[in-house]
Amino acid sequence: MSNTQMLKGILDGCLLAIINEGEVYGYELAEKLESYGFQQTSEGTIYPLLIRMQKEEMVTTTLKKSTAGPRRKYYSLTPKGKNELQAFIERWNQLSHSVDQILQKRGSVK
Amino acid sequence: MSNTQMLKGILDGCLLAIINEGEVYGYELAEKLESYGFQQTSEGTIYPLLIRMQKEEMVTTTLKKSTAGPRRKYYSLTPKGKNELQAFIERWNQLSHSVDQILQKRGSVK
DNA sequence: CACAAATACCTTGCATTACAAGTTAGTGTT
DNA sequence: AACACTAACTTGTAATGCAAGGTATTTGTG
Repeated sequence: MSNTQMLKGILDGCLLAIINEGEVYGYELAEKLESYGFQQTSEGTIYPLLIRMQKEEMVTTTLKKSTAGPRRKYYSLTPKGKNELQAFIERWNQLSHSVDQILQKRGSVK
Repeated sequence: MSNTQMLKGILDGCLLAIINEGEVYGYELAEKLESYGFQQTSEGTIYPLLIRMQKEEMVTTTLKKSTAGPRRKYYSLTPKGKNELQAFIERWNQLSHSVDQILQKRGSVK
């Protein structure tokens, strides 16, 4: 029951949400996630996820030169990605409501 | 990005929380979860999880006769289980806060 | 009694996915 | 050249939810 397991199926939705705010590149996403309070979100997690989402046509990419380092691959949401984001938000709201309801009963475990 | 993935690492904490309310048996847990809004929580998910939690000394069990059907295996939290529940609650609060923060920016996807 | 139906528990095998650890590559600094 | 930083990617592993199937016990119906 580690922390990492709790991210399953949640991280992709969060990536979609961040990309929806505006073009970002993978490396930047890792930093943004951390700023949002996600602990150890490694690149080994994010890059495969982005590649998968591209295959599923949730996102498109464009390469742009970087001021320092190799070219950055910027991601944008496709219409399909926006639908998926909307669906994720609904699923998340439902799940978090259910969990909160279960936990709420006792604020502390005593 | 199915619904089932989102339960990973969350379901066990929810089971601990429900057991903490009072003795329950496995079959009953499946029904309670459903009443809390969890969709398809099958026994194939719950029983292995309970067995694992028993091995990890989070819960203890006692067998009692049923009015109809085979004996029920009732579960109770151990002190270790209560600690784990508390830890789960903290992790959940942190995670759900982070996700809400990311999603909050735009109530709709536009 | 034979049979069905409901209750209750358990097992097997599979698919998904987060992540550590390592690799490749470009740019700038010492 | 050597190093540091940025940036993307790959490989292999571990955790775990779940469908599908199986077993056992009790009650009710014909």
